[in-house]
Amino acid sequence: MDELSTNLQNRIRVTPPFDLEKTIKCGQLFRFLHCGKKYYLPFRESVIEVEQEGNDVLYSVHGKELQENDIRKIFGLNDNIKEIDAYLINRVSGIKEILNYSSGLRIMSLPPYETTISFIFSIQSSIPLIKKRLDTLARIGGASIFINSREVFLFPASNILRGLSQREIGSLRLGFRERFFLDFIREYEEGFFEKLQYLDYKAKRKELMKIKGVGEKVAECIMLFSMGELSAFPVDRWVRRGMEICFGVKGTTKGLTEKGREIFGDFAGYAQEYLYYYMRSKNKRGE
DNA sequence: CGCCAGGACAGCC
DNA sequence: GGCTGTCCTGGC
Repeated sequence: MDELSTNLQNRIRVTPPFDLEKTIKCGQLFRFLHCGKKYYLPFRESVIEVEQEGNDVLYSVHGKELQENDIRKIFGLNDNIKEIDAYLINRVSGIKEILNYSSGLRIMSLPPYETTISFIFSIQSSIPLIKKRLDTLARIGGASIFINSREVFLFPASNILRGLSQREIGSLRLGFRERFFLDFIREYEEGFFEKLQYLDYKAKRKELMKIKGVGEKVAECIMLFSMGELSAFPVDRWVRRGMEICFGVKGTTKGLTEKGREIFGDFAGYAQEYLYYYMRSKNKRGE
């Protein structure tokens, strides 16, 4: 995939800790290309080509222009991570090991419409399968950007999704998730999420859970990864296990979400991602 | 073949 | 409110 390479034009000096690879690969977004040190992220009407060099983020934007602050927002570079980590260490005993292990991970800020569909697709599914469904959808949608003769597909806008045929939707092989997807693209468009952004956590959560296929976990994911709610606390099987093993806390998904928010406070979302990354990495190493 | 993968939901108590 | 069975699909 070397033919994809271009020279990166822009540079952002980042306050450490920051780890681009952890940030991209920790399950917040699914559609990215990775070759060598570089990552290619479809983002709205652009493709961001990015790599990390020490404390610098190097990037170029293909397609629609993005400003430096857009890039900062997307990768969570505006978060005061030292303050967040200090807050968590000071508040929760026993989190330091987890935090050190996951250091550099940032919460991204992604488009909510796409994020909602991504996590509806994620229900009872492995990451490769989620990615495959989303890539198929992007290809069907058709909008793309060529980078050195390679075609990178953008995520389709709501008006495009509404025009899809039943045969095209069937090719996604969504199974029981198909009715959730059909309902969502029929009932919602991007503007819905703009109306939500000024609501508080509780009100946002309530509105999101009215979407069919959006339960406790998916609603928290949408708020955390695309609506700036750093106190959101998605509970999946990894976090469930982590809460029990590391903090001795058990309960239902709803109960664990509430407990996580109590224990970790304003930055429960960061604690959740640190714990998630920690648990998954330990599992991969066979511990 | 069986089992499960980064859940949601209805039906039941 | 909590608990249980069920849901498509792909991969091992």
